[in-house]
Amino acid sequence: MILTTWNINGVKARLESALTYLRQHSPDVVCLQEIKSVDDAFPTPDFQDLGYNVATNGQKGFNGVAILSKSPLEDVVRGLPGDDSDQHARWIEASVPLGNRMMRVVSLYLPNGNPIGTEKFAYKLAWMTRMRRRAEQLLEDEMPLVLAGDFNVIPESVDAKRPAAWVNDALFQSESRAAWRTLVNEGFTDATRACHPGPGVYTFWDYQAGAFQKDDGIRIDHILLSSQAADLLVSSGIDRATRAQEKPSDHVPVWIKLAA
DNA sequence: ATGTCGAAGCTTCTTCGA
Repeated sequence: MILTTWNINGVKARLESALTYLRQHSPDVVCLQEIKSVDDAFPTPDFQDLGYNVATNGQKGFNGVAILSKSPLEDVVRGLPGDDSDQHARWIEASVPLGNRMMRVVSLYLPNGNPIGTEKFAYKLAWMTRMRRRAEQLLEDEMPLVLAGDFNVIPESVDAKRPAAWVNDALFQSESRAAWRTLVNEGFTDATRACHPGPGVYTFWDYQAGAFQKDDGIRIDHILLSSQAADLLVSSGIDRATRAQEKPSDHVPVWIKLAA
Protein backbone atom coordinates (compact mmCIF):
# COMPACT_ATOMS: atom_id res chain seq x y z
CA MET A 1 0.00 0.00 0.00
CA ILE A 2 1.08 3.52 -0.81
CA LEU A 3 0.69 6.39 1.67
CA THR A 4 1.40 9.92 0.44
CA THR A 5 1.65 13.19 2.36
CA TRP A 6 1.39 16.57 0.64
CA ASN A 7 1.13 20.15 1.85
CA ILE A 8 -1.01 21.44 -1.00
CA ASN A 9 -1.12 25.11 0.12
CA GLY A 10 -4.83 25.61 -0.51
CA VAL A 11 -7.20 22.91 -1.73
CA LYS A 12 -9.19 25.34 -3.88
CA ALA A 13 -6.07 26.65 -5.59
CA ARG A 14 -4.67 23.15 -6.03
CA LEU A 15 -7.74 21.03 -6.75
CA GLU A 16 -6.97 20.22 -10.39
CA SER A 17 -3.30 19.53 -9.60
CA ALA A 18 -4.28 17.26 -6.73
CA LEU A 19 -6.85 15.33 -8.76
CA THR A 20 -4.36 14.88 -11.60
CA TYR A 21 -1.73 13.60 -9.17
CA LEU A 22 -4.16 11.16 -7.58
CA ARG A 23 -5.29 9.84 -10.97
CA GLN A 24 -1.67 9.26 -11.98
CA HIS A 25 -0.34 7.71 -8.77
CA SER A 26 -3.44 6.32 -7.10
CA PRO A 27 -2.08 6.25 -3.52
CA ASP A 28 -4.17 4.25 -1.04
CA VAL A 29 -3.96 6.85 1.73
CA VAL A 30 -3.30 10.59 1.36
CA CYS A 31 -2.46 13.02 4.15
CA LEU A 32 -3.06 16.63 3.14
CA GLN A 33 -1.97 19.81 4.93
CA GLU A 34 -2.75 23.49 4.54
CA ILE A 35 -6.10 22.82 2.92
CA LYS A 36 -7.05 26.41 3.91
CA SER A 37 -10.71 25.46 3.85
CA VAL A 38 -13.53 24.88 6.28
CA ASP A 39 -14.94 21.34 6.31
CA ASP A 40 -18.14 22.32 4.49
CA ALA A 41 -16.22 23.93 1.61
CA PHE A 42 -13.80 21.03 1.13
CA PRO A 43 -14.31 19.48 -2.33
CA THR A 44 -15.14 16.07 -0.90
CA PRO A 45 -17.24 14.95 -3.92
CA ASP A 46 -14.30 15.43 -6.29
CA PHE A 47 -12.18 13.07 -4.20
CA GLN A 48 -15.05 10.63 -3.72
CA ASP A 49 -15.33 10.43 -7.50
CA LEU A 50 -11.76 9.06 -7.49
CA GLY A 51 -12.73 6.43 -4.93
CA TYR A 52 -11.59 8.11 -1.72
CA ASN A 53 -13.22 8.35 1.66
CA VAL A 54 -12.58 11.78 3.18
CA ALA A 55 -12.03 13.08 6.71
CA THR A 56 -11.16 16.73 7.27
CA ASN A 57 -10.22 19.04 10.11
CA GLY A 58 -10.61 22.41 8.44
CA GLN A 59 -10.39 26.06 9.42
CA LYS A 60 -11.22 29.32 7.69
CA GLY A 61 -8.36 30.84 5.76
CA PHE A 62 -5.36 29.01 7.21
CA ASN A 63 -4.10 25.62 8.30
CA GLY A 64 -6.42 22.65 7.93
CA VAL A 65 -5.57 18.96 7.44
CA ALA A 66 -7.27 15.98 5.85
CA ILE A 67 -6.95 12.23 5.30
CA LEU A 68 -8.16 10.51 2.14
CA SER A 69 -8.38 6.74 1.99
CA LYS A 70 -9.63 4.22 -0.52
CA SER A 71 -10.70 2.07 2.43
CA PRO A 72 -13.12 3.43 5.04
CA LEU A 73 -11.66 5.68 7.74
CA GLU A 74 -12.42 4.64 11.30
CA ASP A 75 -12.12 6.27 14.73
CA VAL A 76 -11.37 9.76 13.41
CA VAL A 77 -9.86 12.17 15.97
CA ARG A 78 -9.70 15.87 15.09
CA GLY A 79 -7.28 18.18 16.86
CA LEU A 80 -4.09 17.52 18.81
CA PRO A 81 -5.04 16.64 22.41
CA GLY A 82 -3.53 18.45 25.35
CA ASP A 83 -4.71 22.07 25.10
CA ASP A 84 -8.41 22.87 24.79
CA SER A 85 -7.59 26.53 24.11
CA ASP A 86 -5.70 25.66 20.89
CA GLN A 87 -8.09 26.32 18.02
CA HIS A 88 -5.67 25.67 15.15
CA ALA A 89 -6.68 22.83 12.80
CA ARG A 90 -3.32 21.07 12.51
CA TRP A 91 -4.00 17.43 13.41
CA ILE A 92 -6.25 14.59 12.33
CA GLU A 93 -6.03 10.87 13.07
CA ALA A 94 -7.82 7.88 11.58
CA SER A 95 -7.45 4.11 11.36
CA VAL A 96 -7.29 2.35 8.01
CA PRO A 97 -6.91 -1.31 7.04
CA LEU A 98 -3.38 -2.60 6.48
CA GLY A 99 -3.47 -6.17 5.25
CA ASN A 100 -5.50 -8.09 7.81
CA ARG A 101 -5.03 -5.55 10.61
CA MET A 102 -5.42 -1.80 11.15
CA MET A 103 -2.94 1.06 10.93
CA ARG A 104 -3.22 4.40 12.72
CA VAL A 105 -2.51 7.39 10.46
CA VAL A 106 -1.93 11.01 11.47
CA SER A 107 -1.91 13.98 9.08
CA LEU A 108 -0.18 16.85 10.87
CA TYR A 109 0.76 20.46 10.15
CA LEU A 110 3.27 21.53 12.76
CA PRO A 111 3.38 25.28 13.53
CA ASN A 112 5.93 27.28 11.54
CA GLY A 113 7.07 29.18 14.63
CA ASN A 114 8.51 32.28 12.99
CA PRO A 115 9.71 34.70 14.04
CA ILE A 116 11.86 33.18 16.79
CA GLY A 117 11.69 34.88 20.19
CA THR A 118 7.93 35.41 19.92
CA GLU A 119 4.84 33.63 21.22
CA LYS A 120 4.68 31.88 17.84
CA PHE A 121 7.94 30.06 18.53
CA ALA A 122 6.81 29.19 22.06
CA TYR A 123 3.58 27.80 20.56
CA LYS A 124 5.60 25.65 18.16
CA LEU A 125 7.68 24.13 20.97
CA ALA A 126 4.64 23.57 23.21
CA TRP A 127 2.84 21.94 20.28
CA MET A 128 5.80 19.61 19.74
CA THR A 129 5.68 18.57 23.40
CA ARG A 130 1.96 17.80 23.04
CA MET A 131 2.68 15.89 19.84
CA ARG A 132 5.24 13.70 21.61
CA ARG A 133 2.79 12.96 24.43
CA ARG A 134 0.06 12.00 21.96
CA ALA A 135 2.54 9.86 20.02
CA GLU A 136 3.45 8.04 23.24
CA GLN A 137 -0.25 7.28 23.81
CA LEU A 138 -0.67 5.99 20.26
CA LEU A 139 2.47 3.83 20.50
CA GLU A 140 0.97 2.09 23.53
CA ASP A 141 -1.67 0.59 21.21
CA GLU A 142 1.14 -1.35 19.47
CA MET A 143 -0.47 -1.10 16.05
CA PRO A 144 1.42 0.22 13.02
CA LEU A 145 1.51 4.02 13.39
CA VAL A 146 2.37 6.61 10.73
CA LEU A 147 2.93 10.30 11.51
CA ALA A 148 2.90 12.11 8.18
CA GLY A 149 2.90 15.77 7.31
CA ASP A 150 4.60 19.13 7.26
CA PHE A 151 6.73 19.08 10.41
CA ASN A 152 8.25 22.51 9.72
CA VAL A 153 11.57 21.19 11.06
CA ILE A 154 14.84 20.86 9.16
CA PRO A 155 16.32 17.96 11.13
CA GLU A 156 19.98 18.35 10.12
CA SER A 157 22.27 20.54 8.01
CA VAL A 158 22.19 17.95 5.24
CA ASP A 159 18.46 18.62 4.94
CA ALA A 160 19.04 22.11 3.49
CA LYS A 161 20.86 23.26 0.38
CA ARG A 162 22.06 26.36 2.28
CA PRO A 163 21.86 25.61 6.01
CA ALA A 164 23.48 28.93 6.86
CA ALA A 165 20.44 30.74 5.43
CA TRP A 166 18.21 29.09 8.05
CA VAL A 167 20.18 29.62 11.28
CA ASN A 168 17.80 32.36 12.46
CA ASP A 169 14.67 30.55 11.27
CA ALA A 170 12.32 28.64 13.58
CA LEU A 171 12.56 25.58 11.29
CA PHE A 172 16.26 25.13 12.07
CA GLN A 173 16.57 26.23 15.72
CA SER A 174 18.34 23.87 18.10
CA GLU A 175 15.15 23.68 20.23
CA SER A 176 13.06 22.65 17.20
CA ARG A 177 15.60 20.05 16.14
CA ALA A 178 15.98 18.72 19.70
CA ALA A 179 12.20 18.29 19.97
CA TRP A 180 12.24 16.42 16.66
CA ARG A 181 14.98 14.11 17.92
CA THR A 182 13.11 13.51 21.18
CA LEU A 183 10.09 12.43 19.15
CA VAL A 184 12.09 10.22 16.79
CA ASN A 185 13.85 8.65 19.76
CA GLU A 186 10.52 7.32 20.99
CA GLY A 187 11.26 4.63 18.42
CA PHE A 188 10.24 6.13 15.08
CA THR A 189 11.93 5.61 11.73
CA ASP A 190 12.32 8.61 9.39
CA ALA A 191 11.11 6.79 6.26
CA THR A 192 12.67 9.14 3.71
CA ARG A 193 16.08 9.02 5.38
CA ALA A 194 15.89 5.25 5.79
CA CYS A 195 15.61 4.94 2.02
CA HIS A 196 17.57 8.01 0.86
CA PRO A 197 20.66 8.91 2.88
CA GLY A 198 22.82 11.77 1.70
CA PRO A 199 22.36 15.36 0.52
CA GLY A 200 19.95 16.86 -2.01
CA VAL A 201 16.75 15.33 -0.61
CA TYR A 202 14.26 18.22 -0.33
CA THR A 203 10.48 18.58 -0.09
CA PHE A 204 10.00 22.38 -0.11
CA TRP A 205 11.30 25.21 -2.26
CA ASP A 206 10.26 28.79 -1.51
CA TYR A 207 8.22 30.61 -4.15
CA GLN A 208 10.66 33.52 -3.93
CA ALA A 209 13.98 34.19 -5.60
CA GLY A 210 13.88 31.25 -8.00
CA ALA A 211 14.52 28.78 -5.20
CA PHE A 212 13.37 25.75 -7.18
CA GLN A 213 15.42 26.68 -10.25
CA LYS A 214 18.49 26.81 -7.99
CA ASP A 215 17.40 23.66 -6.12
CA ASP A 216 17.57 25.82 -2.99
CA GLY A 217 15.36 23.45 -1.01
CA ILE A 218 14.81 22.08 2.46
CA ARG A 219 13.44 18.78 3.80
CA ILE A 220 10.58 19.53 6.19
CA ASP A 221 7.82 17.11 5.10
CA HIS A 222 8.35 13.83 6.88
CA ILE A 223 6.86 10.39 7.43
CA LEU A 224 7.65 8.80 10.78
CA LEU A 225 7.01 5.08 11.23
CA SER A 226 6.53 3.16 14.46
CA SER A 227 8.53 -0.07 14.65
CA GLN A 228 5.47 -2.08 13.55
CA ALA A 229 5.12 0.14 10.47
CA ALA A 230 8.87 0.33 9.78
CA ASP A 231 8.99 -3.46 9.61
CA LEU A 232 6.77 -3.19 6.52
CA LEU A 233 8.67 -0.37 4.75
CA VAL A 234 9.50 -1.33 1.17
CA SER A 235 10.45 1.99 -0.44
CA SER A 236 9.82 5.72 -0.36
CA GLY A 237 10.03 8.70 -2.67
CA ILE A 238 9.58 12.40 -3.26
CA ASP A 239 7.63 13.55 -6.33
CA ARG A 240 9.52 16.75 -7.04
CA ALA A 241 8.14 16.92 -10.58
CA THR A 242 4.97 18.48 -9.16
CA ARG A 243 7.02 21.53 -8.14
CA ALA A 244 7.83 22.24 -11.82
CA GLN A 245 4.19 22.20 -12.92
CA GLU A 246 1.85 25.14 -13.46
CA LYS A 247 0.67 26.85 -10.27
CA PRO A 248 2.52 24.45 -7.95
CA SER A 249 2.36 24.13 -4.19
CA ASP A 250 5.66 25.13 -2.59
CA HIS A 251 5.75 21.59 -1.11
CA VAL A 252 5.82 18.30 -3.05
CA PRO A 253 4.31 14.88 -2.27
CA VAL A 254 6.32 12.47 -0.12
CA TRP A 255 5.32 8.80 -0.16
CA ILE A 256 6.03 5.40 1.32
CA LYS A 257 5.25 1.90 0.13
CA LEU A 258 4.39 -0.61 2.84
CA ALA A 259 4.24 -4.37 2.37
CA ALA A 260 0.58 -5.18 2.90
C1' DA B 1 16.23 42.75 -3.52
C1' DT B 2 11.86 39.31 1.20
C1' DG B 3 12.79 38.34 -7.18
C1' DT B 4 5.94 34.80 -4.08
C1' DC B 5 1.60 32.87 -3.17
C1' DG B 6 -3.29 32.04 -1.21
C1' DA B 7 -7.24 33.53 1.47
C1' DA B 8 -10.36 36.99 3.11
C1' DG B 9 -12.66 41.32 3.45
C1' DC B 10 -16.70 47.19 4.76
C1' DT B 11 -12.79 43.62 -1.95
C1' DT B 12 -10.40 45.51 -7.62
C1' DC B 13 -6.15 46.66 -3.05
C1' DT B 14 -4.62 45.65 1.60
C1' DT B 15 -3.40 42.62 5.26
C1' DC B 16 -2.05 38.37 7.17
C1' DG B 17 0.42 34.04 7.34
C1' DA B 18 3.77 31.27 5.40
